[in-house]
Amino acid sequence: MVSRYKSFVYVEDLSRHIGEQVTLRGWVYDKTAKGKLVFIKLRDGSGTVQCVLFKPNVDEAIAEAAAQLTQESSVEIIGTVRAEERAPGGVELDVQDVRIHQLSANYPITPKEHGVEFLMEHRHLWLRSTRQHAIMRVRAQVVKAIRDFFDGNGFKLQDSPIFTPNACEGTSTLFETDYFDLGKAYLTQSGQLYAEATAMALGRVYTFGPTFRAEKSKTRRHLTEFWMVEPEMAWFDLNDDMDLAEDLVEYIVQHVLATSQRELLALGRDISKLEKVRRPFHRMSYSEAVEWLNANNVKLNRKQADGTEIQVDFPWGEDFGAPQEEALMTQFEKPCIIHRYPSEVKAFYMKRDPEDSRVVLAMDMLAPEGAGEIIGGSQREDDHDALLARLRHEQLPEEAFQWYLDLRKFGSVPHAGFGLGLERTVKWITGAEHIREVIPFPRMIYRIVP
RNA sequence: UCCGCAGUAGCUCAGCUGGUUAGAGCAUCUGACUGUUAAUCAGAGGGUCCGGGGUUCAAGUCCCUGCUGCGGAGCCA
Repeated sequence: MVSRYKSFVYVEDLSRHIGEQVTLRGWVYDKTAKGKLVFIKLRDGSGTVQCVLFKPNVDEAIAEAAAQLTQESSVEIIGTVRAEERAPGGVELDVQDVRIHQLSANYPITPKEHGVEFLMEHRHLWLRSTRQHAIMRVRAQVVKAIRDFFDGNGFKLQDSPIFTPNACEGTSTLFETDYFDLGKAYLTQSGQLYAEATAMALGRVYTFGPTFRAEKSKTRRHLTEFWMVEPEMAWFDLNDDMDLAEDLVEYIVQHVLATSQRELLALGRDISKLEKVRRPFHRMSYSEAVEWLNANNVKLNRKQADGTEIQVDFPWGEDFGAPQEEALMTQFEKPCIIHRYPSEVKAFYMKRDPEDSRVVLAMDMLAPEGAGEIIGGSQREDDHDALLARLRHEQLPEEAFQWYLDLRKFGSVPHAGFGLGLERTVKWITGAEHIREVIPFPRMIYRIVP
């Protein structure tokens, strides 16, 4: 028996059905009546099409049903597909029948403007709006690009656990939960440590899933639950790592350009800016970046003991904040990788630069147009004793890291990897103002509903 | 956590130096119209002015306090 759904026709395929009678299933996005005409904008998840009903052409009962329709009522509309130059999608439907499935009453989100708080409280409905719909479709394409890129380049997907017994980078930012008789478990901040283990088994791996940070960050680039893809590669050094990061980001952007023109147009995105995202990207060392900041008079706000703020030259050794990153990126139209950060501001597992012991072989990729950091990565410390010394220096619980130290005892090799933040990447590509718009149900410091 | 801003109709907002019965647009409902795209035109209904306390002859408006939300910083992807 052939499943019923195989005969469904969707709005995005209508141009292949011109002249045919089809049944569309969807929701009323908007309705206007003008005399004997009723215009119904129907959305079905794949797109939106205007359905035109001319009252003298149908039975009175059908005209009445059409007149009854309200915003977001669910309905089946039967009609003939017609090419129509005036329509945004190039086609319209001449309505022959209207079958109401459910009439919706007082749908809260109107085509007019709304405030952020109101929209966030109705996030489950807001997702139906044109702009949110376009963003979610781009998000799906970004995920597909990531998977295609790695799957097509010899990587194996090896997902890491969500429950972990220890922190990856300090304990202040972990969500804690009870774990039976074993004490506390924590929601993972990163799958990286596990990816290092699977990379030693499979060579090139990537882990892709949600990660959690209990940071009380309240900005337009932070979520407490966000998705991260983390490749990890045996035998890669920092340069290999940076090359791979460039290849990935170029691939993602070019894939979205190839598949999502309609969505980018709906979002009002300046496509010419994305077209410039081609290898090679810019690269500079942390030290060069500090020199640039000071040469261009970008100061650092520093609080004094008495509480007042003064502006000082940017000191070598300090980590960059959003203002510094933004200033650095004003000179570039494509992403820039900053590498070799001071070891003090970076995580314990990063390998020291053999040529300069003050810095580690780390790299961050900053996206242009004020989008900020989308990638953080490094070559990992592969020497057992050096790693143990770093663990002790950071006062991390040695026992919890025994298995991780094992990786440096049994066939240790140079290896490297990075993490790409999915939401930050989608925010940059879509041009969304706030990260809460690029994940269906954002989890933020002051919001967990819906 | 710190700094700043806001809360008035279903939504977005206006409301002056405290002074009559708190306003507009949209949305909703009724009517007109064969091409609307945020339609237009005519009419109707719609209020715990965030909660609590205070000052005053009089508070949406001033003061104190609480709650909620927004923007930014730090930290980070």
